[in-house]
Amino acid sequence: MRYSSRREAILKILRDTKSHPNAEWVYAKVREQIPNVSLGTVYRNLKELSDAGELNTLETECGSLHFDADTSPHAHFVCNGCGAISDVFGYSEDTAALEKSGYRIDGVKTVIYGLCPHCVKENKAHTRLS
Amino acid sequence: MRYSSRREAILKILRDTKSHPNAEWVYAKVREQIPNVSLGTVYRNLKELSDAGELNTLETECGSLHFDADTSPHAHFVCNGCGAISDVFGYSEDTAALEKSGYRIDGVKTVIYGLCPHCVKENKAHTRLS
DNA sequence: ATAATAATAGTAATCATTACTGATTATATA
DNA sequence: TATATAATCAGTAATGATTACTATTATTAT
Repeated sequence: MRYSSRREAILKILRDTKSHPNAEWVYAKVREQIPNVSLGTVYRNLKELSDAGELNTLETECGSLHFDADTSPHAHFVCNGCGAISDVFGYSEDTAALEKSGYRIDGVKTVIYGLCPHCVKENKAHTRLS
Repeated sequence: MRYSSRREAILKILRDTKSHPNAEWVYAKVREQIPNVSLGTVYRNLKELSDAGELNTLETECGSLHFDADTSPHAHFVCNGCGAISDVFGYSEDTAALEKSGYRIDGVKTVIYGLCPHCVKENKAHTRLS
């Protein structure tokens, strides 16, 4: 992967925010610096950076994919009132601490990704299916 | 919400499977019983049943929304090899047990939904944002 | 039975995302 | 430093999942 001013700008924008934005938001931000950048370029680079492990993707009930440059293990809280997404470190399935801090919890969704025993045996590649 | 043969068929199909299917799969299944059912009807009823708490939705990296009639608290495992989605009960962020069972774990994503302290104070409704 | 209205089939529209294409740009090497 | 080559790009078209619309049909309270 060689240098690209667009990719560098996109990665910097994501490293400079904790708001877990989607592609459209990133696109608007990049356009402040590079007005003629195309939306497709933003999508392509977000995907490449995710594949390279520089970004994590965040699938929520909000319709669009969100991105996070903090790849350390942590969970996320999505506010159904204002839409904000925030980080949750520590044992995130224990929601008691959040509730004590004034949050109201409606539900927790955990998805684990990997290979099942059968596919491990067959030495299957980790192809991301659609 | 009044009786509807389509809604009943959809709910039964989802209660009879543990495969966590998406709308397209449910549509194919319903058509075996009700050949002229429309895809829009399937989508509408899946949403209504989810809103009513009869179904849980499952947002994965797979592109389409998946549905689960088991609304008891549990996590999900998505196999990147064969695409299968399976249930994980117990403390799901502890992946050691899964690895001992022959699974290979690539990552865990946890999303908590609710209201942030600010929106709790403002007594905001739990509007699902897009 | 009938009125009110929720639900439906069929289709069009929307939204997020991806694919394509000819031009541009980074970079290895002569 | 000029040049080759292949990655990247802007712009646009296409895709795929989902939702909206509308005239018709079906449920259910009275």
